Amino acid sequence: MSRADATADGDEITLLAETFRLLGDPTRLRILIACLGGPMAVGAIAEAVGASQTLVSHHLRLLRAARLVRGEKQARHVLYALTDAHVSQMLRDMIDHAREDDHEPAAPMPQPEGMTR
Amino acid sequence: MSRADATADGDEITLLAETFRLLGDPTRLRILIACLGGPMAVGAIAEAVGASQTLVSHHLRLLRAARLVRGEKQARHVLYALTDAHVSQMLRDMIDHAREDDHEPAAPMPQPEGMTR
DNA sequence: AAAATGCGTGAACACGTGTTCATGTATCGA
DNA sequence: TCGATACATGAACACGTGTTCACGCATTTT
Repeated sequence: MSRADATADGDEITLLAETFRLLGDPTRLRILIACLGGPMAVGAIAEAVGASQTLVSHHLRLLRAARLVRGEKQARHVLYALTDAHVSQMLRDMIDHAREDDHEPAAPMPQPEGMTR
Repeated sequence: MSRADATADGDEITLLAETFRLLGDPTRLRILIACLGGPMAVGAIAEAVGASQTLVSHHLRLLRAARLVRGEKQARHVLYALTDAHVSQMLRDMIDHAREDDHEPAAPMPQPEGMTR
């Protein structure tokens, strides 16, 4: 029925873009990648990504709102983890993708003309 | 050796974030999704996504620089298409992901306490 | 040649947004 | 109780960035 017809409507695109936008910040990306190793406390994340704890807290709020991470209070700490396997899976995929992309496919196609700028 | 250890270094993260950032703009996302159906001319894309041709051209330049799309000059038109199957595959995945995410998992886990804000 | 079409480029502006500073609120230890 | 730790929050600022406007360059058509 409504199977992926490749044409997402307005609301879907907005939602998608918002998710991508959050992933588009280096600090947030580092935070998420740090969480790939398992639940972490805010302070630990801050130290791991080399950012102030305040900053990490701010970003975590956004990531929480987008359901990319989930925080669980444990004793004095709040442990954050990726919401589901979907997120972590996609992160790993993109990391791999970026890595092979880094190998420069040896420009298999010389831009038409005057396109390379 | 350098197997995906989940911890991407600085440069990789910067590259990744940059890619995500480009995907994080609704207009660019629409452009890419429009290209999912096959190569399209700039004017056609502009009409499809409801944006000025100038704007689309600007975005296409960025998407080209990130190797997300590729332009091929054909007669008077320049046909743009997604660079490789990797990109299109990931786009489709994310669209699907966003769709099921939209179904609201019925809050399977009541936030610890005072986290929901 | 002249006009029209298709596309790219540069400058300029308005706005969003990432970051920091300062402060507030629980929770744990002495 | 007092202090310290761990985290969240609000205000304010600086900067990047998406968009538009105006223009330039090829190519095609008449």
